[in-house]
Amino acid sequence: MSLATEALFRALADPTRLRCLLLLHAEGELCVCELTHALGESQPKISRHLAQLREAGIVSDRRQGLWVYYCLHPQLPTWAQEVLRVTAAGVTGDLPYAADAQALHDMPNRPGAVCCA
Amino acid sequence: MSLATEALFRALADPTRLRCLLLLHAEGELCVCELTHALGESQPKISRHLAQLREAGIVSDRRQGLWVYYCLHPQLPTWAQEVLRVTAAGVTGDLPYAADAQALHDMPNRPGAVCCA
DNA sequence: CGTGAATATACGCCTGGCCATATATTCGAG
DNA sequence: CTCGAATATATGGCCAGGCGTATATTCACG
Repeated sequence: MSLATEALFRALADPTRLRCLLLLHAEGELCVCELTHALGESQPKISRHLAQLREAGIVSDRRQGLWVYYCLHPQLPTWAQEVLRVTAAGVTGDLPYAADAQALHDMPNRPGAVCCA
Repeated sequence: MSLATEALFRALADPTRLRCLLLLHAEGELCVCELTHALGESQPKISRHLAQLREAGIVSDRRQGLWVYYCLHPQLPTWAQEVLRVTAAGVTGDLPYAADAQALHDMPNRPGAVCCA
């Protein structure tokens, strides 16, 4: 994976994408409906941002029946993983990070996510 | 320093600002003309981006005679410093990071930068 | 003061990127 | 084959933000 430095930061610059990535970093693998519910955003919005992340090589997707599961790209460069780790550890109150995770876990009828293959 | 997570990444999303920050991270303190020369960009362009970084609380400036020196803000949160450190260590070839540093050191008549007070 | 060097700001233009809405695709169930 | 659920894409509008150029500010020096 080469992943341009600038490309990662452009991806992280949008709050919706950043929240998705932090959730994926913490949870491993999530499908679109879970992310939609956790962030409380519209489905097309989430889908569009996930497509951007996919095209940038930051996440990878896996279709399973009706659901599409996303996870951080397995070959994501170490430095990029480090950026996410450090960010997750240091988020201030400006991002609803904790609330997103809470909403995710409170979601009824979650499709059974396992782990990113 | 509170520095919103999103604000930092928006700052890093522009290549000019990212290059400035990486140079400041490596060199400690630099004046506008040094950055202008190192990046090979126009003076107003550098100045405008530095102003944004200053307003975001990411860098701080110090006037000394005719020159204005910039450095990473002394109270920059730890996690933000970590992001810069990790990034500097992991830059791929897409950013002229090494070339910028080279151009800086090759610059004639550099004002004597010391260290960020 | 007046002049020139270093830096900052103002202005107008224009592209990129975000959004909401609507529509297309894909797939399992029956 | 049809239908509905989950997801993806297309379209058009809109605004943030980047750029170059021109101009303003600030300061050392004589």
